[in-house]
Amino acid sequence: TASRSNEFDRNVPRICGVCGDKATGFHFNAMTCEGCKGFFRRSMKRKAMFTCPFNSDCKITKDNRRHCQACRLKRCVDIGMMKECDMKPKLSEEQQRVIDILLEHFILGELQYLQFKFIQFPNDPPKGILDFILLLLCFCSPKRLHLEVSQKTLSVWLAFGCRSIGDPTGGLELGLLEVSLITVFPSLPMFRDLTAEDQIALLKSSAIEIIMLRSNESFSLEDMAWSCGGNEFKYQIDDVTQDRPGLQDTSLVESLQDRLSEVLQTYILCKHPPPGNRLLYAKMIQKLADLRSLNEEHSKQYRCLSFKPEHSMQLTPLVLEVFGNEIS
Amino acid sequence: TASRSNEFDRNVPRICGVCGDKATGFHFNAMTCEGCKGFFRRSMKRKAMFTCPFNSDCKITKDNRRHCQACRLKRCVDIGMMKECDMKPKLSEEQQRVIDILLEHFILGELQYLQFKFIQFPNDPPKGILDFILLLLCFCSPKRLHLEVSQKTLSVWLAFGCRSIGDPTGGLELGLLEVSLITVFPSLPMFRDLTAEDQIALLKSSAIEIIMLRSNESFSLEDMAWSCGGNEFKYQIDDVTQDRPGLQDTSLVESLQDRLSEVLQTYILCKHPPPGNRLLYAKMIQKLADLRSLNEEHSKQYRCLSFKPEHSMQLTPLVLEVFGNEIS
DNA sequence: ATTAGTTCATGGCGTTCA
DNA sequence: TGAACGCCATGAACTAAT
Ligand SMILES: [Zn+2]
Ligand SMILES: [Zn+2]
Ligand SMILES: [Zn+2]
Ligand SMILES: [Zn+2]
Repeated sequence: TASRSNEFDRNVPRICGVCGDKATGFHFNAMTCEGCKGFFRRSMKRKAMFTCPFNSDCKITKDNRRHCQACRLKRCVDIGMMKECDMKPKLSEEQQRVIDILLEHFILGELQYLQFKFIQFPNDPPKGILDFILLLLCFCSPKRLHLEVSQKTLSVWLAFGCRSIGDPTGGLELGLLEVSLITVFPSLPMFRDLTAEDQIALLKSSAIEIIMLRSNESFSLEDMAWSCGGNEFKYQIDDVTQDRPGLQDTSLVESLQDRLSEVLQTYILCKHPPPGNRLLYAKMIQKLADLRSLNEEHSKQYRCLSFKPEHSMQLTPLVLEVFGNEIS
Repeated sequence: TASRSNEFDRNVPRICGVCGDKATGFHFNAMTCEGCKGFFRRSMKRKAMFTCPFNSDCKITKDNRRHCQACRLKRCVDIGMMKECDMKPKLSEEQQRVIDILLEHFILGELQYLQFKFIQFPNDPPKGILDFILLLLCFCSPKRLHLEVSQKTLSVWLAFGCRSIGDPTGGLELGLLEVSLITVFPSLPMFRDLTAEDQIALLKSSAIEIIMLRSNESFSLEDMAWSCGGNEFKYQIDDVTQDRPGLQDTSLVESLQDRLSEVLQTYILCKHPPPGNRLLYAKMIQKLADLRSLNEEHSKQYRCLSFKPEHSMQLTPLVLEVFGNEIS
């Protein structure tokens, strides 16, 4: 298929990164020749410590590579050769079970409404699985995080988010979204550890985040704008961290989030070739934080809207249900 | 499903036929381990010629397989490993359609009465398909072939064949057989190319061969005798080749037989692992020839019977219809 | 699901050189 | 002569094609 993993990284010419000799492929994470491959393997095996007989700055070539082991090994390490590093990540039994369940939901099309549309992660094998795990992380945070996010980005997102809430079509889709949520979430093993009350509290207080994600459907990262354009709103960022309303066992929810985080992390390590897989996780967490700070803003924005009768009338039952506490 | 193809052959234990290590499946036509698979592939790719450092009779095991490449490769060839030999046979579109139609009839049970019972071909995946294609070949020959067949075999077959014709129970089954014939044959694409007259002529002149096949139902090849025992008849073999009565477009029937022959040949190559698949076809053709020479003898035999009133009374309508020309 | 082909860590062994 | 070197066979674990 087209999605050769890590195409870019692996298309380097077949020249040894250490000595310039003809390389025979990737060895210990770098394109090297047979000689440097064997040299690195033996050096690692016997934990060799070499000393340069010159100035520790020898330029290693095919012809002189045997003359200075110290600089040759240094060069090996410099170009990223490593033995048993990042150690064959493997999903634990529970983690694999979570992934399996997600894949099942994915095949059944039940994640269709639970995906980020404006965040495109590269190399996400079954399209949308990573997105959904991130969404899960989003849901499973007992606290609302805060991180810097540009005024402009924030305001544009909010503008579109509000528009979407009042939109009858958007309202219809929320129904399907809710069904998906209620189908998928309780099927996850770690979710069952929560009390029924906390499960509901999480679902209720998270729905607003999904609404926001959905509202970003046609968002274009390039120009930081939506295709439908939009009147912009301005909002202040406040950095108050606030517990989710109604949540009782906060620490349990926290451990739940940890476990999901580990699933995501390990899944990325398993399915996405290094380097850049660690970076991918960091990027995703960054997005998550952005979204969360957005969450608070959105609540405020909504509260404003609810004061105006002509807007309230357009709200769907789900929106009213989710925002019931805040509206009253 | 239950009908695992090639059940017999493929149910061999998952032990490498070369070295005895755990096998991972069929590789290059033999059950082998990953090691022997790779070894064979590499040896073929570079057309390697090895020399045994011992006596060319090393017993290859999981532990010593690396020590003698010559004997390891010899063992590979001995158990039937081969690369690119007989070149990925593939059924043509029409051929595949014929097979599909046959399988359909097979599933509907319509081939039940159109199978050889006394010829057991090994590794016939959906039991009886090969038999039936052979039967088709038998039908589609415009000429009667002749080949040596042992006097004893011939006489025993004939003896039972005659007994069956006079048997009322046999008569009942002939009715079903006829129905099957009329159902299955016209469904084959190449059969439709014939004129209606020739189709009927073929069916009529071939029914006698089916009767003979059916008459051999309980024949045992081992002791060349039928389980019900029997009085033996003696007949001369004459080597006259004779056109089928009433047939007009002989060359078209011939080409039809050719196409069926190709279906059978290709099907065997596709579904039966070498070695022995080429042999299998030859064996089947041999059987076909035997049966055909038998056909003539049977006609004579029948003519004899028809002269005796006490036998004629037991004949079924189908038999009378088929033999109408010969009786009158 | 099966299997042919690919990749690369591993280890054996002949060669090199101090 | 023995440690290091580097070529090469090997086979486990992939990917891809069917
Ligand atoms: Zn090199
Ligand atoms: Zn140096
Ligand atoms: Zn083996
Ligand atoms: Zn040997």
